[in-house]
Parts: sequence; C-alpha cells; structure tokens
Amino acid sequence: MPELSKTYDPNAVEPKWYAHWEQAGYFRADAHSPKPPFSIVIPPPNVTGILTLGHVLNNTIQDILARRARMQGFEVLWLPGTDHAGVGTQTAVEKNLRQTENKTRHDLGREEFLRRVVDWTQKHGGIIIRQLKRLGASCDWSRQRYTFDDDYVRAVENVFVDLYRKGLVYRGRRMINWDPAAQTALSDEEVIARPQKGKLYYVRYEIVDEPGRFLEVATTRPETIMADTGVAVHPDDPRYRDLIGKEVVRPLAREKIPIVGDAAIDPKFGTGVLKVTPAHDTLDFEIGVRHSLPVIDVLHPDGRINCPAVPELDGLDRFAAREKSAELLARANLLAKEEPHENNVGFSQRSEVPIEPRLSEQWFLRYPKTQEALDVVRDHLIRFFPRHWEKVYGQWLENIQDWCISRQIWWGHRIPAWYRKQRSEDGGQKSEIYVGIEPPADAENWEQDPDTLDTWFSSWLWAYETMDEETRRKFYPTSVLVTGPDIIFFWVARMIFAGLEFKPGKSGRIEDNIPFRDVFFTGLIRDKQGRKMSKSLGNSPDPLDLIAKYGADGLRFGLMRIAPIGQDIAFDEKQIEEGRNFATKLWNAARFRQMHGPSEAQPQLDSNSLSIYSIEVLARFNELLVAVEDAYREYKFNEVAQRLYDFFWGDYCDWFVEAAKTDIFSEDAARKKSVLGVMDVVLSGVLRLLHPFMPHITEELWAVFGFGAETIQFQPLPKSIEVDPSGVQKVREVYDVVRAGRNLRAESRVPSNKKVSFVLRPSWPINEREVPTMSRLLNAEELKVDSKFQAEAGVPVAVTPLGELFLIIATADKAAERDRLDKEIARLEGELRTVDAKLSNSSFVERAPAAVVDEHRKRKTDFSEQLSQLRQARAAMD
RNA sequence: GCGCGAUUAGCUCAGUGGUAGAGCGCUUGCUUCACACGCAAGAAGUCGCAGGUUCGAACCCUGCAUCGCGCACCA
Repeated sequence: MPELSKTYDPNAVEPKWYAHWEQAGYFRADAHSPKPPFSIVIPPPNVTGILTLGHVLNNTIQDILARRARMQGFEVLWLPGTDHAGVGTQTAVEKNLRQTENKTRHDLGREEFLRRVVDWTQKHGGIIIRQLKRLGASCDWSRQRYTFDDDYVRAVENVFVDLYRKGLVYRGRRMINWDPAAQTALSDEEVIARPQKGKLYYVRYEIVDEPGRFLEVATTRPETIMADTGVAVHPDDPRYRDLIGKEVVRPLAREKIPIVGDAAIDPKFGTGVLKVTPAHDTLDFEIGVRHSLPVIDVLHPDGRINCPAVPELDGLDRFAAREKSAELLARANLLAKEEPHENNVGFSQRSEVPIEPRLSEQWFLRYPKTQEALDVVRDHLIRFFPRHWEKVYGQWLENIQDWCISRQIWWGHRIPAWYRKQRSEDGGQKSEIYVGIEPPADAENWEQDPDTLDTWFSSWLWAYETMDEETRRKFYPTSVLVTGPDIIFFWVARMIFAGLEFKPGKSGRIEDNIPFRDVFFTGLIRDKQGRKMSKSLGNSPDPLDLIAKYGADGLRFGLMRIAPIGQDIAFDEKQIEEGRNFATKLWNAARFRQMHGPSEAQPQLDSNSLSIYSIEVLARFNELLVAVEDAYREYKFNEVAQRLYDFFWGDYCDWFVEAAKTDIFSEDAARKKSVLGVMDVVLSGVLRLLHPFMPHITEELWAVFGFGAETIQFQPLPKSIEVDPSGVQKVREVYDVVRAGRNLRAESRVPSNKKVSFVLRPSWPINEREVPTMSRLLNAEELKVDSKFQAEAGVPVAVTPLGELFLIIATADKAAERDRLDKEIARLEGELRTVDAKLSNSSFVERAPAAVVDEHRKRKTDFSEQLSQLRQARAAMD
C-alpha cells in the first residue's frame, strides 16, 4: 500500500484521474444497457465561450447528479455540446475584424465572412470543453454535439419547413424590436427595460383652422416628429373633444396631420395629447391602423435620422437629433417647455443600446402547444425546483406573443426560404415565396432569404436532436435539466413546446414527449456586494485560477456548500478556501488511518465487539445517510454538502477518532482491530458519499485504501449499519463530561499545553473502562474517579451527567471560582424558571404533545439537580 | 400596477410550531505523536416592523417597510 504524502496536491492528482477515466470510457453511455436510464443534456455553452463561475455551479450540479446516478446503478448519459451563439459570436468576429483589419463584414462579403467565423470558432472553440474536463465533468464526450453539426442544421431547417406548412411559421410586416447596433430584429425576450432619466418636451402643434391656437403635445422623442402622421386625444376628453376631425400642423417637416380620438390615450399623462408616430412606436402603430394613418419611417437601420426634408437633422444619430430637434423647435417658438422625466426604455440585451420599435418584414412563429405546455407543468408531469418558477412560467405563457425568429445577421442557420426574383418594377412584399430544404428547381430565378434564425430556434430542439434514434429510445425524455432561471423563457419553455409539438419520444403519449421530467433552477452567482458578475466590473474570478489555487474538488465542494436552492449566491473566495481545507482534512484523516496498518478491502464489522464510540459514530453515520437521501430528493445540494462536512469533520474526526485513539494505541489487538475496522467502514462510506462532489480526491483515496473494485465510480452507495442504540446515550454522557472539563480548564485559564488532573465524583457507578478515553479527551494527566472526594473550597467544579467534575490545579483562584459559580447558578435558575413556567401552564401540559412535555419535565429534574450541587459547592466557599 | 423572492450573530447563510444554529471573522490558550488548510474554549442575535391565530411563533395568517428580480405600462 503506497504511503500518502504529507500534503494533498490536487493539481497532480486531479488531471491524472480525469485522464484515466476518459481513457477507460467510464463516462460513455450505452443505449443497449439493461440498466435503467438517467440522462441530462448540458445547457450548451457558447462555442467560443470560456468557463465562468456560473458554468462551474451549473455543471457541478449536473456532474453530481450524473455521478450519483452511476453509483445508484443507472445507465447514465450526460450529453455535452456547444452552441453557435449567433449574435454573440458574430459580434466578436466583427470586432476582431475591425481591430485587426479595419474592415466590416460587408467589406468581406457573406461567404468570406462566414469562413472567418468558422476559423474563429475553430480557434476558440473547445476551450470551454477543456475547462469542463478540468472541473471533472463526467460528460460522454464521444457524443459531443454542436448546433452547427450538419444533421442538426438539417433538423432545424426541417422544423422550420414543417411549421411553415402547418401555418405556424409565417412572414409578416409587423412592429419588431430593432437593435440599431447589431442591426437586427430581436425577440421580445431579448429586450430588457431600464429606467432612464430623460426629458419630456412639450411641443406646440398649431391648429390649421385656428391660426394662433396650439395643441401642446408631451413627448420624449422630438426627433421622430417628422414621422408623425396624426395626433390623438381621448374621445371623451372635454378639453379636446371638439378638435377631433380637425388638423394640426406638424412642426418639423411641416405638413397637415389629423387629430383623431382614440380610447388608448391616457388623458392624465402630459397634456393628454399623443403624437402618433406609427413607424416608431408599437402603440402608435396600432392607433395608426385604427385610423388609417400613413406610416413614415425616418430612421436608418443604424439609428441615424433619415429625413432629407429637414437637412439639419438628416443623418444625425438619433440621440444627437433629439437635442437638435428640441433646439429647432425652441428657435421656432414651438417648444413650450422641457421637464425632467424618467421612463423605461427597452435595451438590447446583447449590444446594450436602446432598441427601436420598427415596422419590418420578418418571420414569426405562432407558438404551438401552449395549453399543453401549461398543463404539463401545472400537473407536475414536469416538476420545477424551486416550485415558485411554475408561476413565472405560467404568467409568461398566458401573455405569450408570437416569436420573431428571423435575424439580420449572417452567422446562424440560414432561413430555408426563397423569393422569386423580380423582373419588373411591381416589386413590394407580394413576391412569391418558396419554403423548403432544397432550393427550388429553377434556382436561378430565386433568391434565398438572406436572414438567419434566432439561435434559440435551434436550441429548442437540443433535448432530443442531440440524440440518434436508438439513444432517444433509451434516454429520452431526459431525467433532469439544470439551468439558470434567466433562460426560463428563452430555452426551458421553448424546449417544452418543441417536445410536445414534434413528439420525438417512443410513443405519442405526452409523458414520453416532454423534454425532461425535472427542472432544477440554480441561483445566480453574485459578488460579495451582491452585484452580478460581469466582465466590465471585473468582479468575476476566473474559475481556472480558483482551481489552480484550491483544486477542482475544493472549488466544487466550496461552491456547493453555499448554493442554497433558488437563492442567489454571494460569492466569496473564502468559501472556496474552506472547500480546499475540507479536502485536506479528508486527506489527513485518511493518512491517520493508514498509519495504523492496511485497510480491509471489504471491511467487516463484528457487531458484538464494537466500542460504544464505534456504535455512536455508526449511529451518526446512519442519520447522515437518511439526511443526505432526503436532501437529494429536493435537490438541496448545499444541505448534502453541509451534512457531509459536519459529520466528517465534527462527528468523525473531532470526536470519534480522538476517542478511538485509546483503542488504537492500546495493547489489546482485538480492540484495535475492531476500531480500525469501523474507521474503514466509515471512511469507505464517506468517500462514496463525497464522490459526486469531490470526484478526484475520493477516487485517489479509494485507490490508496484498496477498497473494493478498481474505480469508485460505480460502487453502490453505503447502506445503514444496524447498531445497538444503547451505546449512543452513554457516549453522549461521556462527551458531556469532556466538554464540561474542557470548559473548566479554559475558564480557569489553564494553558492548553499544560496537563492537569481531574476528579470525577460520580452520581452513580460508572464504567471504569471509559476513564482512559475521558482522560485523553480532557488532555488530563490523570482522571480519578472518587465517590468520596471532598473538594477544598474554591476548587473549580462542573456538574455533568455522570457526576461532579473537579479540576485540580495547584493554586485555584477562589474569587474567580466564586464568580464563575454565581454566574452558572444564575443561568440555571433562569432556565429553571422558564421550564417551570411552562410546566405550570395547564394548557401546555394538556395540549402539547406528550414527548414535548416529558422533555420539559426531564429538563426540570436535571436543572434542579445541577443547581443543588452547584449551590452546595458555592456554600462551601463562604 | 401585477407577481415572485429576500430580510436570523460583524459577514455569508441553515433553521416549516416546542431550549435560536453553522462556517468565516473576532477574543483566549495551544506547533498535544493525521491535519496551523489544524486543535480546544469563548463572546456575540429585541430572528425587518405592527397586528392576529395558538398553551406556545423565527416558522402559520394579515398589513407595512426596505432590498432584489420578473411581467405589464411608459406620450
């Protein structure tokens, strides 16, 4: 058996084992296995992404579930892969192009640009995969997929065509969210509202029939006045009712425009008059439709003003134009006033610029199976953890709008639609459309749609398009999805639609076609100040640095111990340090065991020869197993980690091992053998319980100890060990004596390195056999048991379950001891009063559960007894 | 405006009706033959506020406050 080195070096141990596992093929999923299936698909990270703490959290959880399932005898598929991340990747390449060659994608042309993107993904792709491996992720890498794999691309196109034929995908001219920076349409979900401090401009529109009379209009966007094609008031507003049907003069690009009455107007906002700009506002567009107002677009796609009629504004950026138009209006005496105003502005999630509502021709999806999607979650065919996300999901579904799926970017799945080339000038939107995987037969007369599909339009198939037929039969629906709540709409909900609509399961039944049975939503990792992790703040530590410092196991364990279900996590490196410390503790405890001889490969226990300490630690171990099992059932990983930590560090190391040293160092070979056997049983069990959290160190120690088979990965989880519970109470009494004695020592200011003597005056006969252990735990020179002991006044004393414990020191400080006793007596008197009050409350005695009442009675007896003993000791001092 | 979550020790958080807990930090003492990434002891909390239910509330109910998130509105 190899000697363990004095310190644990994760950086040497971890990569070694990972390479071994991969090479041995332990992570491969067998679709023909007779074992029951357990499957997870990874939320695919961006192909060019790098590992963040969010990934660490998310993938550690998946790895824990996968590894535990393997130990429970499941055939496990953890299916990895990456996402092409349309807008993100294209933006990165464009930025690089600008910096290195000072070119735009248009300079290169579509074909060349796409070649560059592929180069980029090949150069930067795979980094995150290597990082996941360093973390210990037990994915089946032989099945690694990419949303741009040929067959995956084909599947996405097929789905588009299929939905088009069903009439669910359609092309339409509608208001969409336009990102002027990325120059593409976005879905509603990609727009985030942010409060912005701005101004409300009160602009005067002159009434045509009544020169000199003006209507005041409050607007935040004077730069779009040129696109006004009407003004609107509430039809019942007495101030303006008489004006409906008349006209006003648009103050910029002067024209006559009508005054209309529309119930959507809030008379209380501003002046109660709205300028109607159908091209640049959703509500205005609707009003425009109701009143047949024309649409005038005054914005270029990049956000600059497009209005040659007003040369001062034409070509200006929209924000500069806002200032400028206010200036123009003021100069013409058409600006009544400006007020500071805060409103919510929609920002593009990706490019961080305000979006423009814009009328545009795009592809849309009418979501399929929305009612079923609601039902499967409401009826818990799919279970959400934590549950409260069900409500968020339900709310979204009830207000669901069609999904704008086309993007004006090049990097993505090209939309499989063709338009017949226009020969004549009749042009317009009425051109003929062909939708299909293959180009139309007379391809030369057709042009393919230049747009690509929203990345999520490929991700929504991820749960099953990553699997072939045979894999799907075994592993679909997947067991659990682990993801962040920030993509509940983007991804989780849409995967549910896809599963229900395309029915990839082995039968047509709903339960065979949902994409997953459980969804576990992780929390978000924030920094110590509670801020989101972000590149710009520089508050996001590099997980690889953390791994280098603390080991992958330390990082995993440290993070899991502080990740409560459904709560955001305030990250603090200290917590990772604790994870590392725990790994070291495990290592040293193992080293200690190893110093006393080889372990049995299959440790056996002789239940007749167990010491009471062994019984106690085994009883605690049994409690641990139950607690861990319960916590897993609810996905409470922090609780599993905490329980393992408490048991191992506290119950096992601090108490059991210290107590066991009496037997380990004794001459009695049988007792030594018995206690070492218990250590082996507990260590082997703890290693297996910890393996999902700390795969590397547990595998290393498993090998060192030579427990069972070659790898720990497929070992069954430990089972509880039956023990005679009577030993447990005895040990708790012994430990209480020890705690009391240690406390006496410290209170009496005896330095830790000084040996002292104790005398125990037992309340009843005690088992002499436990004296050496008590003495050891007290770090005592001697522990005498003397039922006739008469203490001198002033000798420090504590009342314990086994009797009075005296601390024998040369010169006891009488005054200090008197104070100490007084304080202790006062404390006990308080406790006793509380218990007494309860027990004299007849309602309590009659209505509380019997066990609770009994507990109070027992405490009363104990307190009274302790009090009388302490009072005696105190009296002896006067 | 609607909904969701949070509020417990200096910090980060456990704690679903019966004696307020852990880790870190802090104080004190220790290089005691596995571990100083350690051992032992200790101080520290009106459980956000106000009502209510109950024999009994950190926990259940109602309202309020503060912080965060989502949705809607946003001229």
